[in-house]
Amino acid sequence: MSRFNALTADAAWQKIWEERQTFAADDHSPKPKSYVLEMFPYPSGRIHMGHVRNYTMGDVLTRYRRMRGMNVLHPMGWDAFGMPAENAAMEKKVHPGSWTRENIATMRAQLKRLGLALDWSRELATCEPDYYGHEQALFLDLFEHGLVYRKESTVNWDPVDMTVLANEQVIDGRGWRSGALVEKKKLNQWFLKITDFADELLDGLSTLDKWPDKVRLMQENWIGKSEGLQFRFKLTNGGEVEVFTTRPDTIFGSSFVGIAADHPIARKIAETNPDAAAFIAQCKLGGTTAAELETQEKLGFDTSIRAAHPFDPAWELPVYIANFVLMDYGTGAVFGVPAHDQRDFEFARKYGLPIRRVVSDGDKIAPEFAEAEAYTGPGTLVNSHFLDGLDVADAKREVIQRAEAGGWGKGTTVWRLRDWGVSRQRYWGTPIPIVHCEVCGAVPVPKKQLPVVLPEDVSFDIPGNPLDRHPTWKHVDCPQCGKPARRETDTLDTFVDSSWYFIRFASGPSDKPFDKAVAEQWLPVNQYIGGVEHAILHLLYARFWTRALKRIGKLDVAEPFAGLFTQGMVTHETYKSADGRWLSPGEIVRRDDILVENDGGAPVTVGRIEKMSKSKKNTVDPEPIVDQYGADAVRWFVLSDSPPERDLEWTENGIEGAWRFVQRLWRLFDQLDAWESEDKPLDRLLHQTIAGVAVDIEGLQFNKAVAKLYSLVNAIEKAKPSASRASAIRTIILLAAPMTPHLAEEAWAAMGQDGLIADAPWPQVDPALLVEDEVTIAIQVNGKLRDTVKAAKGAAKADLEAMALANPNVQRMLGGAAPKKVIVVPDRLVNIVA
RNA sequence: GCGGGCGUGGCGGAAUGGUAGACGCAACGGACUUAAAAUCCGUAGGGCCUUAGGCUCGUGGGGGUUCGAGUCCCCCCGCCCGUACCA
Repeated sequence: MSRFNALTADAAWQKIWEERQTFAADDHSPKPKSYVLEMFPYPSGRIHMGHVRNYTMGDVLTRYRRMRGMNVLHPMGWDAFGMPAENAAMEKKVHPGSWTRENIATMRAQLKRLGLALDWSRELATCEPDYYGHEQALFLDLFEHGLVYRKESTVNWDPVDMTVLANEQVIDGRGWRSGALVEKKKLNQWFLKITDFADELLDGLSTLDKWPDKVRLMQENWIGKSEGLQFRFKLTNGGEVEVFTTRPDTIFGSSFVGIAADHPIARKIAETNPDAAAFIAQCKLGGTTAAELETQEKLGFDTSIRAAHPFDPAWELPVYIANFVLMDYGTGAVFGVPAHDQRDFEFARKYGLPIRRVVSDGDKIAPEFAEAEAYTGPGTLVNSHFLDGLDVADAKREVIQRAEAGGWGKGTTVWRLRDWGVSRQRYWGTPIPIVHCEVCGAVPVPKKQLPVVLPEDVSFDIPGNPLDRHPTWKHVDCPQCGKPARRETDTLDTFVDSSWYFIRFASGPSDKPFDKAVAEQWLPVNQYIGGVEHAILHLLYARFWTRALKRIGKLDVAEPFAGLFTQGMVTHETYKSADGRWLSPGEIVRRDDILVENDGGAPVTVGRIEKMSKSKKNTVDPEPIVDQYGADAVRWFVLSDSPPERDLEWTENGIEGAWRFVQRLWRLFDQLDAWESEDKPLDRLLHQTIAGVAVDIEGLQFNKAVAKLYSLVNAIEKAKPSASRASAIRTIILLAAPMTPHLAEEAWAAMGQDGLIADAPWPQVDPALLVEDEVTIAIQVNGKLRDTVKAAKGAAKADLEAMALANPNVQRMLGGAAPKKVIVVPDRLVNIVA
């Protein structure tokens, strides 16, 4: 009995694929094209199991589509800019560039050992000038078309390290290195006008029928279109404050006006009022994340200014500076209706403001309930003068109409979506190609001078942006007037890099970002695969960037990703020592059925199954696993054990089972004897499997395809020798080829077939063999199964009913009584209602 | 806080509103072997009834719709993802 030797087979076939350029995509092929893409990796150091899972899924689809006669583009590259490289520079005294490039070399070699059907000729890394230089050109295109602007915005500021912190670097309100309390600070930064596209980004979602509903819903909520009323309150200090509300119907329930801490009115007051200034200073403490802002205690400061109610000028509302009002949404000011908004409710409770109910839904809400929390549901207006008796929708219309007639407000649409701030005060990113001149202002770097290359001679011994303190790099002459000027030292958000890499894969000329016609023939990406954590930001930014290019005439593609699949994480058990240290799987051993440390034998506690992470030490490095079991077993395992959209738990047993299956599959080829007899049930199962596996792969339901292949192998092993059996063995290798490509090539060659199995066509299905002639009918009484019987497929309802009524179990349950009702579902079941 | 998702045997999971637990892992019994590994055959959701077989409970919890609910609706619990400077 022969054994499949993965170690030699993997290397041999990988070499042949590479030499023959088997997976190079052809820009000029007449075949139908397909673009399969997995989210490109950040080169963090080594490949992890999440990568293996992600790239194996795309690989199976790629190989399957090639077998279906398609010209498939399946490229790979590196999302190579970002913070970890700078952290490594600080900790290990290495240059971010050399750290990143070494990681890429390591990870490229690791990926190649998985036998992925990738077109490596299109490989790119975003940290190289031949990528980011073109990105700078595209940025300038957007700049010329008015889609880039500069404005103040808030960042996390570490007052000790004197540096900007990413949200991730703020731990419990403190800087991760200095431990200092983080403050909010305003900086002038570059923004892209994504809000100009809010409407089309929202409408476009309805065209994405091959995206998961959950992602479309998340994006819809993120864009957050809402209709409402924008209007002005007259203030007792002679000024005005403009507010926006989505609930103008509740205007008679308002009991205060809230303004953001950085609202101009608040700043003005702070100039003369030290208490107000102190309150605003207090609001500045803490980070900038929505989660932090919205969970903090609701605080307000009574400015002693009063606002006149628009429908009753004698009715005055206190104006508070409130820490839960956001300057970025609407107008930075709101009117508070405690009875019908939970945040306003809590605020009113705290500051003793009236809670006036103006929407009633009859008697459904008990009075004490209404006291406990805000009511946000539908209902009829009460306590609201001319609005009384109207429903919420009509009341909204009525108030907007009166506001517009009175000239003090108008109906508006506002979006939750904010413009995209792309400035980062960091070194390891794409330099923003702008020069600041005292005379000319912000001047774009002429395209002829691109790329603006990052200087190599930088130091990371102190926090902050090395570009900003570089002795020469930032000093340039103004491209417009020639006078000494200052280069922009901010770099671009790395999400910009990942917003167009899929275009560069499709077409990557050296003299421009892409060739329009070539890129358009590949795009959109037919199947995009990646983690659900990118459901909003990356996918929305890439959609925006693509639409922006379309608007300025660079690329005639509306949506970058026609199909999207979001995969789950790879998890593993966690282990802790008796004294509470995390232990890696390699540090423990099973002894007498309990887990102990292999160094010393101290007992180990098994913790929860969690996402593989360095901090919990529950990672498994794929490379030694590939060494031990071969690429095909690893591929088979990551495909087999869980539905791809759910989390996959890595287990030692699982990979061993996969390895055994690979060997089992291989052993089938020892039994390819020539026979002439026919085995109809096996023929049927084979063709059902061909059809079923195809459907499962197309739907990316790899675990189901795997189960079907197991069943077929089981049946082949049990079947007596026959021509059908030999044919099934020859065919199953084609079905398994996308998943276990090395074994498939080896078997293909051993069977004396010409060429590569990678180029072979998917087997044909005989439709006649898909139909069963006999079916099992479930016999139910009152919906409970009492028996099953065989019946001819397509049997008449009356016959099935008679058969069911004659069934002994049914007769017993009926006890001689006549059935009340009989439900017959042809070819499925008969349900007798007793 | 807000938005989205998930929850089925010991474990991973399968199931167009129609036979819950396919398939795999682990386990157990047996065969082969001097022995082990590998391989092969077989058993298996819980409880109950003496058996053939049957009854009953069972898809996070509670309610509902339906002849019939893992699947649809309402409420609740737990966990996960995102929350705009992690990628």
